[in-house]
Amino acid sequence: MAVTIKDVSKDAAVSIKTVSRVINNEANVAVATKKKVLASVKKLGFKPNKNAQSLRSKKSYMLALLYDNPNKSYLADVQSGIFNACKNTGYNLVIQECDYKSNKLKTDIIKFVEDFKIDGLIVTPPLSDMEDFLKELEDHQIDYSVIAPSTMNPESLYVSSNDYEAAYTLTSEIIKHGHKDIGFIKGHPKHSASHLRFNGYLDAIKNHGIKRNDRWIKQGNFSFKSGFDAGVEIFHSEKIPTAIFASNDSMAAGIMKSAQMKGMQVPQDLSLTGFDDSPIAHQIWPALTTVKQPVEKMAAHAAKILIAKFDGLAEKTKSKEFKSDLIVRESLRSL
Amino acid sequence: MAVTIKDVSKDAAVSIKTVSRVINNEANVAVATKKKVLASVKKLGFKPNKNAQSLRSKKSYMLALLYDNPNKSYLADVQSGIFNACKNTGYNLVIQECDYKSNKLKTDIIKFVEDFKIDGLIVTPPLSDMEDFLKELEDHQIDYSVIAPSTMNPESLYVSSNDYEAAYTLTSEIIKHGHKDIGFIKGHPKHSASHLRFNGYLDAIKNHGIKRNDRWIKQGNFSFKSGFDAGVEIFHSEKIPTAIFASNDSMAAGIMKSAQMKGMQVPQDLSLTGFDDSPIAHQIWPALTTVKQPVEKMAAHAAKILIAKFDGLAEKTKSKEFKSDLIVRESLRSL
DNA sequence: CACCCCATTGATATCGTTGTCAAAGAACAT
DNA sequence: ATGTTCTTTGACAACGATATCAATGGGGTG
Repeated sequence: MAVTIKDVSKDAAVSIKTVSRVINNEANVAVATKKKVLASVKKLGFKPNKNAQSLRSKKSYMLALLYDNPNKSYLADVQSGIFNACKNTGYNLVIQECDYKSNKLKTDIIKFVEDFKIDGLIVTPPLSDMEDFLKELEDHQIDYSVIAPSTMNPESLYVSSNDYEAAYTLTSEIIKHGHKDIGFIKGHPKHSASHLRFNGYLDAIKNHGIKRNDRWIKQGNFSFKSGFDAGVEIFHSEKIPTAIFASNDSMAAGIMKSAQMKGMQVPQDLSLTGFDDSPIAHQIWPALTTVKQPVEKMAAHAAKILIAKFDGLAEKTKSKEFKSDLIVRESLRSL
Repeated sequence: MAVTIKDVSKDAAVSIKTVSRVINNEANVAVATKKKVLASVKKLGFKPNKNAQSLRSKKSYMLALLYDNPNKSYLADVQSGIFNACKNTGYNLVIQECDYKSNKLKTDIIKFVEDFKIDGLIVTPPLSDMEDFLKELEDHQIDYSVIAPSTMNPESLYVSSNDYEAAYTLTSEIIKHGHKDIGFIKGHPKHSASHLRFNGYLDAIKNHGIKRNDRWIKQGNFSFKSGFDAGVEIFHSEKIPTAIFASNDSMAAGIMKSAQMKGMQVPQDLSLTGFDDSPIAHQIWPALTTVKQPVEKMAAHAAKILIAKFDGLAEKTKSKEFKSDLIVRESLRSL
């Protein structure tokens, strides 16, 4: 039989309520009492029964990760980060796949949160880009923190990345390599990252005096196939860019395939860059020059600020922006 | 305020115990009563409070997925399968990353199960290949089901794949394409899948009268780099095989890179096959001929048989072997 | 008709915590 | 010395289910 709060109270010669106060870090417990109780807790190896706690306090100690993203490696990294942040906090994670297109999304999620008494949500793109969805959560007083490229609401809990800046930097890097004819494959239009990356690209070429050529700018959706199709289109035209910036690695791989099928060599005949540093980026040849976001750290932070809100912890755990790194590999060459 | 069992009992004009009987499908409830109660349950939208149930019944309604596998897409598929199986069963999943090399593994996991009162474990390779680990679980009366290539213990709950057969088939396919000089890259030695795939290969070439050439057989560990290194070694030798069977897709991609760096074209100069049909298999060019296991279905089944054991459900939900499919793509050509 | 048995049902205790509220005592002001 | 306030503590109810065990009543048997 497991040790209960009663055993501790007996051992420490105090009431169970006092033990409860100690383990919940409540105020107004004499230092000596607290010490005594903690000693007993340790001695007996007491662990509060989560179900009893939840039942009584109406808290579940459960966070839920909301996602609708086919990128498995992204999902795995996010999870991993959250798990690390939850470790030793008493919080646990459940994962909930969503369909951002569903018109039942809002009601489904609210039902989910209520049914499972989820304490808080961690919301990832593209759900984190849907303002009305977030609004709905707030209306229902559901706590959440978002992982998103941009910060729409500085009041809310968020972890953001610097997609615009990173795209600007990467584009500048391409230009530094002597390229002037630079194509761009846009990401999924529902992801704010897509627009930020595109804007970073646009501003970079503009500031370097390069004119935008819309025949080399194609709409993709982050999938391998959309990259492949975009590549086919571009390589079909008369004049071909010397470099292409794909908004993620999968699309870059797709373009690489379409280029190679046309008999072009990367990077000799075409320079290529991706974004995200997903596993494929270094598993194809030539390996992709790309941008790496600290996804795992970001996710961990998203969990931390949420937990901090619940437990009223450290003031310093605040929303924040993370910086991405440029990863230079073989797919970009100097002209 | 949420609907409780009390509300239902009032509405149906029965005792709470009777409601409890109905929602737990206990025997000895009159049909009319059952109907009445179910009507009230539906009408009020009653959902049993999991914490109360767990507290009283000492069950957590939690399964845990144990894994130690860097393959993110495998993990994602396994998870997805389990989630589907859990849907509407009242069970939930928590995920626990492990370190199969740790000597604290056993005690850590047992502590984890006891702390969180996990009802059952789903164990994936390579943990599912560690007999002493499984033995320990049994000694502690911890329920589990394993996802494993081979079945070591037909008594336990398991979901297996036909790795030997699939490797045999794939090798035969390579031979049918006219290849006689066929290299092989072994997988991680701690995974039983590695040995099964290797044996399938060995038996296939043997039965087709092909002699084993150990200079073309290299040890890998399922990583991209190990494939790359093996490729470098093989291509360094004087005589080069016309085809290489890599024990998974990542290693095949590594070999492809090493081949391309040597100026060889796949499949013109070298045929190549992988295993697993992970995303990379179709995102590189040429796309890999490989073997696809129904990972998601397997994982779902593993969860189902575990849940069936707890809830004493359908007799037909039994341990079983799943078949893999050969996926023919561009990386294998006829000589 | 008396008896027993078995299927069905309910009253109440219980799981292990936290919430409520009141009591006891210390500290301070008057 | 007395009243007031604040800190510290504990007794007991409550959360929402399941477990125990006894009560009820219909059906079969001798």
